[in-house]
Amino acid sequence: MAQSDTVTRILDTAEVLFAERGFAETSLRNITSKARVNLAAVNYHFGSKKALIQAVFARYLDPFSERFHSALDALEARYASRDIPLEVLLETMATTVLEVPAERNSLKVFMRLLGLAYSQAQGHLRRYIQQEYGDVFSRFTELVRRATPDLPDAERFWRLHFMLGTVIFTLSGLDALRDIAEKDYHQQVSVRDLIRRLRPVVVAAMNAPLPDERDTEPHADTVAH
Amino acid sequence: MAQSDTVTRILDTAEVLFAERGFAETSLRNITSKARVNLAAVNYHFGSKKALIQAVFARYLDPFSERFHSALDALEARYASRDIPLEVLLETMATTVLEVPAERNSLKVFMRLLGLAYSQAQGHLRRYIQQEYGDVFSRFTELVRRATPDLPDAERFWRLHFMLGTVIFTLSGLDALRDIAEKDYHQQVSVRDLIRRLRPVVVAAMNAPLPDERDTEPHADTVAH
DNA sequence: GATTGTTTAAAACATCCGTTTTTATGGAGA
DNA sequence: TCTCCATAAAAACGGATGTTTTAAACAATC
Repeated sequence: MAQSDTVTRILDTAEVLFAERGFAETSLRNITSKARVNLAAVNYHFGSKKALIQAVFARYLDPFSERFHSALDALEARYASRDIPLEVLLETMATTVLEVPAERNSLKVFMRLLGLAYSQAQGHLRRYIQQEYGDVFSRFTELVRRATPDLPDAERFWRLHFMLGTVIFTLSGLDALRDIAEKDYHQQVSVRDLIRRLRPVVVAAMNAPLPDERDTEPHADTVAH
Repeated sequence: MAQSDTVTRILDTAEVLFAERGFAETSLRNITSKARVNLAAVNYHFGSKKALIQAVFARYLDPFSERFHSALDALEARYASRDIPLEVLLETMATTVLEVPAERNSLKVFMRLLGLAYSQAQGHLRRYIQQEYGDVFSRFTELVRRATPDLPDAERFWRLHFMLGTVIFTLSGLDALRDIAEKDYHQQVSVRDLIRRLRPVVVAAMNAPLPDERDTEPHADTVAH
């Protein structure tokens, strides 16, 4: 043991604490004391707190990126040069997202981290993810573009992010929502079950009619630009 | 002057800085120096940083809650005992949300604050908001229930939270998304514009067909519960 | 005009932070 | 066995944070 068991313990602890409280609210002392590791170990092994944060993401995103590329390769081969239907693309992404963290039972953590990557300031993180994994995302969105040729580019951009929000919000807050749902409607809710419910909603949202060109409400006051 | 001009200056500055960087990343010294006010003034007038945060929210949510109650009163009067259509309910909520901060040209700030309330840990904030403004939300969801009688309770519960996720994720990550959107499609994106795009998506999502009873994907592996 | 209560100003306080430095440890290679 | 070196542990550093204290300024009341 102990080769660099320390590194793993730090990563395991850090991802949980980050997911629970965010980056700024989680101190290195929180992490190292809970991981029962010396404080200096983080700077020794990772260099800085920023680098730790990036390493936490890399441990999920590296395998995800690899698997997703493979899955898209398989799809493109299967469909030759024909367009891949939107439902198939979404299904493939969902499957890949579910596969990656399954080994460590930490889908919730993974989702929560993804949400933080967007909502927390942390400019360095966005830059890092964009630079390191931007190409997988670009490849996916390009396929989505071909699958929805009638959608204006900007509209597709926003709808994809709307749906990203739906998924991340739901899965990252899963425990809380599950509690409420089971108390109010006493039914068991599995992740599989949620994905089943999500599918028609996401498809309908992506295929929603375009918004009115000039909109504006008559009875609303003027509003900041 | 200066009755308690200081209090107002603190609130005005704090809400902007909170919206830009989040709560933990904004220090009292940031606020007081930018507001050109003494450091101790925050603790003197508000008691603590937590109380300052709550006060910032109260200044938006108090008028929102009041207006939204009035708007729902008006709707219930107009529709007598007939059910209020879903579109009208959503439109009313959107309109009220847009109205409140209009006076101070700070719609973006309000939106970002709402996003932060969910995405940042800050347990005290969620508790405060739930306790202080929970009844308006309950009233709204009850009306939504009557507006969508064909939707099973559980399905409506999940779809409402799906849409909550869409809105909150979009608004709380607004700056990040806006950066990407403007770089890729160089178009200006206003909050008004976003709401216009959101409407058809939310309506379509709520009216999506029910998921298949027995679903299951053949090629997906088993997954953590 | 002295006195009172309220607000601002300046300084100090205790604590926590990320990081660096210093010292100890323990196992692999000569 | 001794040396070396990667790791671990302990301690300290410099700086920033929220809060409190102390003193001054101000306005209103008697």
